[in-house]
Amino acid sequence: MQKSPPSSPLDLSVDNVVFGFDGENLNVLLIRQGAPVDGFDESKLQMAIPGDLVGTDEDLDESAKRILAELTSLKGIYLKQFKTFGNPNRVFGLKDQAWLRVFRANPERRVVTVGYYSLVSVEEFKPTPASFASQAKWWPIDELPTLAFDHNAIVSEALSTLRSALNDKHIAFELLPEKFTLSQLQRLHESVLERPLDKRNFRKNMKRMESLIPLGEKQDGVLHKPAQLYTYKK
Amino acid sequence: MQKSPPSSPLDLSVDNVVFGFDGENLNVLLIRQGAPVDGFDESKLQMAIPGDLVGTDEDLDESAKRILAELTSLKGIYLKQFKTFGNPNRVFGLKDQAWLRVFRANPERRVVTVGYYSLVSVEEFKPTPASFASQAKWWPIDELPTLAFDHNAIVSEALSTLRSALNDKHIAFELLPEKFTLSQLQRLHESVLERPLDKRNFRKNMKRMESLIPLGEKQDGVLHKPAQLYTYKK
DNA sequence: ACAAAAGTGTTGGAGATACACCCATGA
DNA sequence: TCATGGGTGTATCTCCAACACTTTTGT
Repeated sequence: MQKSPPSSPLDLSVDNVVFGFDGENLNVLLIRQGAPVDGFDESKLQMAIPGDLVGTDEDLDESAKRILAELTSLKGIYLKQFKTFGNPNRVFGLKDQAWLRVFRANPERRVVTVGYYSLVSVEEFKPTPASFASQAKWWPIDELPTLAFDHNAIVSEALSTLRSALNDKHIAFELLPEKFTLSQLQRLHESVLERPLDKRNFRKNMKRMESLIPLGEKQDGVLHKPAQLYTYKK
Repeated sequence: MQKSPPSSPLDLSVDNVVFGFDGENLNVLLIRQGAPVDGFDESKLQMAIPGDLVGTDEDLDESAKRILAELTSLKGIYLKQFKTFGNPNRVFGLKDQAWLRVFRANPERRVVTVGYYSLVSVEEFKPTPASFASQAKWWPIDELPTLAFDHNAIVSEALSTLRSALNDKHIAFELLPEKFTLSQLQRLHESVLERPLDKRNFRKNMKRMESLIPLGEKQDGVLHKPAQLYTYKK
């Protein structure tokens, strides 16, 4: 073995698939890919999942957290690495050329990206108009537009990962508001798993986990029998 | 958003954790970290898992395959990405300085590595003295020396991944020779899971999977009742 | 009274666990 | 004949799936 040849430069990014549940459907948080800039045709701005280049001395998990916070003002949420995407041409599609040339210092450079997914409750995060996050918006997962780069593929891999994680872990609770009903929890599971679940069996299963805590309170303002509220304490 | 700052150069590598089962214990394939070179104190050569920098236009899976083949002559095996390691200082430990300066074109550069694991049968791969792989050697997983960089951590994460994969997939068969006995298969499961399994229950489970095929043959040359041989056909 | 979702138990089948003895071979 | 691992069956329990009606509230 001799010295490895000087490798050609390569950029590393992270991309975050942020799932949000609104009580009804599973959503993904999308941003406009870079804010409008003079001399750039805005129609060329695609939707994308929030991601950016990893900082010079930044650990990956750190970087994912920072970038998500910068682009969406989301903090302190469950964030998990699930797969690294390294197709040498993943950023070089025709649709992505214009953006790269405007927004990247080295548009010709290969970009490898580390995929993370995260989970929040739509209730607890409404994109705020005044910030960087002004462009962030929830999209129902089955109505996603064509996204920048290979982001559609990244989202669908994240979804499979989430689906299998849901079976043995308790991550679903990250997707709900602090107080929630069992029906909301069930609808969440159904959206993720894409199949209907039996109400009685579902409740049986949930109720025997100790981290699911019934509050004394009930829903109100609903036009039907008010449900018991629960919370989650790990 | 303005142009991202020119990011400082960064190298990308892949590292392969190759698990091998010898009928008794679970092993990991280690290599000497780079062949001896004039003017380099051989005592500075550490053991490492086989990995190297990703090629300029190479996809990650491809790269993992190529590098594994180059360093160990292993081809056509199960190879799966499991996690990317990006601690900014992961290659800058004291113990790794000397090697980096001799073998890497850019020893000061941060290296992010994509971890893969793979599975082979020790029976079917004995490192051959004549090749690049001359330095490759099996080590029992519970007696690993201190490895280069963060390779010990990479191995232990790979092991957890393997352990959970074993439950629902059929990957164990990659670790056995073409013909094997049920006891060997059981010992393999036990080494990976690190707990004893009941013989009758284990056999019941295995026998009802159709890809496990009993051959007409029996072991011989053993000093006990010879066992039925099986093979695996997916 | 009606509409809408909340809430509640039982049964049957499948799969997991626990457990102990006889068998075939080589030395 | 002895030592060594190979090979086999049954009973119990737990987990999962299927399934329909009554209750509480707001209008």
